[in-house]
Amino acid sequence: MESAIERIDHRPACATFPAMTVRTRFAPSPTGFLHIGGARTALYNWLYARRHGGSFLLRVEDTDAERSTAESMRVILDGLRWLGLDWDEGPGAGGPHVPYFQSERREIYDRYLAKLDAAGLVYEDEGAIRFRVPDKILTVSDLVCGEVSTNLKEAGSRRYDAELKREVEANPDLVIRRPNGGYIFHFVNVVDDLEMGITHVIRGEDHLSNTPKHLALFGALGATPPRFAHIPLNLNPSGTKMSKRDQGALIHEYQEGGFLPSGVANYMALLGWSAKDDQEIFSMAELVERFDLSGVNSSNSKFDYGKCRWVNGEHLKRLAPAELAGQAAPFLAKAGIDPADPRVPEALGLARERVQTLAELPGIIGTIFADAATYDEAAVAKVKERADLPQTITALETAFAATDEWTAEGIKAAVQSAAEGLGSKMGALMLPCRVATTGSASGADLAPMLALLGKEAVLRRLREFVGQIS
RNA sequence: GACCCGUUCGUCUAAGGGUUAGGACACCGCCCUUUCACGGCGGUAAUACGGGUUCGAAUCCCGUACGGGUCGCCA
Repeated sequence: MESAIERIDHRPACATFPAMTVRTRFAPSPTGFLHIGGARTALYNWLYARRHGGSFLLRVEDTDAERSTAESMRVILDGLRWLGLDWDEGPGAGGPHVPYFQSERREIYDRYLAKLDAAGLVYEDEGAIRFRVPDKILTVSDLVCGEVSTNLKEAGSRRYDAELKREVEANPDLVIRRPNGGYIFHFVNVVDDLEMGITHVIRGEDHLSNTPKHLALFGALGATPPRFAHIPLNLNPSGTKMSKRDQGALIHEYQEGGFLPSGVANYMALLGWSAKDDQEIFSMAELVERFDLSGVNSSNSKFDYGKCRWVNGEHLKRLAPAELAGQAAPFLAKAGIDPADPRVPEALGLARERVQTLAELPGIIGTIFADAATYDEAAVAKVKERADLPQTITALETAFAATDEWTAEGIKAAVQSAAEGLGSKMGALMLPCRVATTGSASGADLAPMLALLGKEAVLRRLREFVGQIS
């Protein structure tokens, strides 16, 4: 029998490093919103750490004072918390490597720069500090992409000038500190990963080409670099980079749009990772259990909002009733429905199977809590085509008025008897009844809806409807 | 432009030399339902192209095309 262990793989199994405690990090730059790409990177890092019993840290890369804002920081942290991606070290959590804001870690960078200086590896250039890149081939052993080799001295000696549209001579040595003293991403990123003992750097594939620079810096500092895993990018449906404008690009919009954190995380996990079997719906706990870098594929994916909604709908169906009520409350309140109304639990039970987001819930059950029905023009026009509409409504009204047991069963029986009186079938009465009482041609199971609506309200609406059509 | 990475149904993906190339979303049809849905069943639909290697290639190699990324005193 073939054993998986015998397979040759450049991706090490976790058992290869029994003694190593995994430490991953998410290092956002607070210059905008929490983007789906960043959130997915955070998710993969979080899952990998949780899967392997390690630590997940949050480090804020705010070295660009011009662009970093407190508001952006708040939005990003809120987004991560909403998704349930808790961090063991970082803002609000503290940790052995405080501060976790790069803007507050100057002394540390100064110290590392001094090391490079002592080794003669940096020099000043018009006020900036440059790091001498080595003239040798550097090879990244990427956990997803395999081996990638580059010689920075060669590759960096030419630069593409976008305006001239051709290559020009360039200094291959990396600027690591600005003339104003501010440090540059590549340097602080490496220093902090080293200082904070990061073992696995999981990041977007857009950083693959930067990695040799980081390898050079780790080498110059005499350090062993972490393992790298570059994950494929998520593109928009047109196949280009996702922008804030694209539907589904910003995490806070999911929250506002009635998505569940677990649903969004599930869909993000699926874009670029597969459990290798047919399972597609995973709880957070299952993701932690199943996620691994070996299941990450290497090609970019296009974001499919429709499938994201479907995944969310599946999570909605699996929610316990009490939990659904809790999650739905803000969306009900926003639509003017009191979440504490005793009819809410049953109403949610009628609506839950037919929505994909919490935000769609009021649209299905709102009529139960409204003073009057809001009539949909197309629906009314559809039933008005029937010549016997007035008689039908009258028959329904009479049958309902005579019903003492105002339950779904009693209501069905009343419709049945009205149908018999008219010499037609119950099915033929359902649509007029639905439109007259709820205003819409579609919606949840009608009889239980009417039971919740109440006898008086139903009779009133039937009378109002007669006024509408005459 | 140079360098790097990639390419299986429209989309997300499975298949690690031998499968009628599997699943999911979307779409279409049928069934169920005296309403609306859910659900169930079925269907359309893919290995970018060209060369190798091999008895045999989606799978390994080379080339081409296409897509993405990088080439900042942004991260």
